[in-house]
Amino acid sequence: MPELPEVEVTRRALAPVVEGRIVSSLIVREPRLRWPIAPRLAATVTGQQVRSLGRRGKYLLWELERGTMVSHLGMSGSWRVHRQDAAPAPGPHDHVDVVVGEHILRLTDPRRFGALFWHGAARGSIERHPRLAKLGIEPFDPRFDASFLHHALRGRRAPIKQVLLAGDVVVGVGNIYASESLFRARIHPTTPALRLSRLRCERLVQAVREVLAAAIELGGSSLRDYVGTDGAEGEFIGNAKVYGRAGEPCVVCGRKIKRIVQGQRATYYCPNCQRR
DNA sequence: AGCTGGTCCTGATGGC
DNA sequence: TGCCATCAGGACCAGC
Repeated sequence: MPELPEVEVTRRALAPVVEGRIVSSLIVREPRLRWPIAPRLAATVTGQQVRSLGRRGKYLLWELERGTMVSHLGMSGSWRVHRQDAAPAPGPHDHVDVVVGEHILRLTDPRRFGALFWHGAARGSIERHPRLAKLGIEPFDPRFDASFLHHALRGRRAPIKQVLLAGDVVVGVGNIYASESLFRARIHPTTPALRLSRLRCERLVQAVREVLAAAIELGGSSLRDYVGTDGAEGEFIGNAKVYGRAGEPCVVCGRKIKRIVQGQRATYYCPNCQRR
């Protein structure tokens, strides 16, 4: 599920529920996520006020008084909101509850690739945390432009699709949106990254921004029962131009969309519209 | 059985 | 040659 748009949709939904409220408790039912949840996390965050809810790449940043609680949704995670007096019994994949104000925020993650950890303010900016330190630029940062991208791709011989996915150049572009962005930019996914001209970098920058922005507007991709009972289901997948459409006609030229595998992940593209 | 939205780690590769 | 960034592959899980 979660690429940048899904995390941003989550952030926007959770922010009004948690900002300014006190964490009254944190209940861990299953600490074995990607990394074990530290036993003392609950004691650390309990009693602290949530100053704001931020995002860096696909990481959700819970800015508390004495540091940052960081959550990541991995491949299959989601946060759901329940009123404290109306929360259903937790299911087998409901690993964590954060009780904040009148609500319970419940982290559900069947595949357990998600994460939840603490970064104390005394250790400096969250940006310097090892898990976040090597992240690329935010796609909506005005400094992300053709020159930046062209420069960043120097020395990268890997296919552009895989460089986008790696997240050390620009963050937030996961498997679905990498295919969609390259289609919009009319760039073939196997093109060695360093071979992209400045003009094509310009197109790619714009395409990444447009695709991510559209996905955020549509509530992300296939996020059923996403945030609380009134949470919207994502609509983006129905708007995908190439992702999951192998064999179907290209919406631009009518040629059949192709599916290939790059780094064990599926890539979709139009062999006519997208050139190396 | 084989596919699925992410990321980290290891060991190999190859340019300077 | 040696260093070091980059790259490829496997690993982690459960559900459809």
